[in-house]
Amino acid sequence: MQPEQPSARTVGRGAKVRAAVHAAALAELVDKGYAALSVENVALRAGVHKTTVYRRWKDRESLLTDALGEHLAMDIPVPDTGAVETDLRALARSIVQTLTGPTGQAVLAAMFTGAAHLPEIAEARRHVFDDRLTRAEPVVTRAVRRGELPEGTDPAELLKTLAAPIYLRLLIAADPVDETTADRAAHITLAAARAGALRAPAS
Amino acid sequence: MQPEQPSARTVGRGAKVRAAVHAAALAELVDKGYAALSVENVALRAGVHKTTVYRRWKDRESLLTDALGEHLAMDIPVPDTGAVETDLRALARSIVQTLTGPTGQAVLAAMFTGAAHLPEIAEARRHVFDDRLTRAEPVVTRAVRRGELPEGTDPAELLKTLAAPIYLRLLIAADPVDETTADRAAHITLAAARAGALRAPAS
DNA sequence: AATTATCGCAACTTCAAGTTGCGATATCGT
DNA sequence: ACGATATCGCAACTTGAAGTTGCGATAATT
Repeated sequence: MQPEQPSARTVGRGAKVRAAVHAAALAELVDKGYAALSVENVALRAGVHKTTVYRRWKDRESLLTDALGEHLAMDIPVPDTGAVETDLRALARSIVQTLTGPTGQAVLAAMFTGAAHLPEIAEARRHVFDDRLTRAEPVVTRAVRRGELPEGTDPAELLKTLAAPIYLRLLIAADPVDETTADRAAHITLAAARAGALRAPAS
Repeated sequence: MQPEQPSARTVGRGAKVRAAVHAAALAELVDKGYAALSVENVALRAGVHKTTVYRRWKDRESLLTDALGEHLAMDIPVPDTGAVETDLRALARSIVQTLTGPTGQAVLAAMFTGAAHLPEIAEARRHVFDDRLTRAEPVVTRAVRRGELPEGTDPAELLKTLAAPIYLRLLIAADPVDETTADRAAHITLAAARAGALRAPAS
């Protein structure tokens, strides 16, 4: 009985359970959706008992936000190939990659199957989107500096134009989304930008 | 010629109740979302008792699909002003109008807060989208015929490019959406189309 | 191998979802 | 206007999933 034991003996198997439940929660989210997401099913899929989940997380909301938070840190590399065309293509392709990957699927499911009503999720959506936008802006400003795009081209506007068709196909049109989609988006965006249609939105 | 009496005499007050419940269901859907949509709350909002709703609809799913089906017949007028520019602007504006109006809000909420897992809803989404697309195609083909757009411009591709930024702002970026958004979308689409970036998608 | 935190299990509680029988009421035909 | 009848309101009931608790079993650290 030492007055200061740094902590109890290190926990042990907790980490494995935590990871398994996280994975199960995201998986359930993807194929059942938020509305039909029950703690019991998550536990079942994780090969864990219901009570274990309830002891570790207050409810399904905190479980979900926790699980998503762990995976929302997906960094997107900002390309710098020296030419807008290849930069935009790379950017579009990496958007497609992340959105169609397992993590992206989970995130989309969370945001578009009801969890959007949780303030944490709604805020996270805007934050992640804005963050990527601002981090990708150098691609545009560099292109303008190189003279490849007209002066005054608005980075945010351009990047939204690039991302929009991908999201549309994924969420609404239910079209297949692959590299071709990405390349077409890049091509369209580039054409619009060169024509000066993506200059600052002011009036 | 009625071989058999269609039914007992015409129902009576059923119609009013039906309409009230439909409206209440859509309203609840918009501010609570699908996940939190309970039959009891809908009944309460409709000024009707729970049992009345249950007697008329099997469960909340059939109630929702029924309510939405009634309002999904919103026809969009296809403009024909004689010039692509004004046509596209009108089209984009009417998309914004319908999506930001009360019915559009309900439809979006249904499709993006969990009801998407109901096969009827998912199919309806694709169907409605495709239907509008095909009905708006003449706008593009006429423009090509007039020589305003390059030969081989793909109508579907162009219209998706037009709609995409509006949906993106509405669903993901959470930006304000108004006529300005519509006009910018039309402008961008036109620029891309004139540059030949929207020709047939074949490789 | 001993210790201790965590997990599995089953029984329990709680609460919303959905059901039923009956009396009240509004609509339609005459 | 008045009676016939289908629908609605109401309250009590049934059902089932969500979440809880105590105890024995298990796995990891020293």
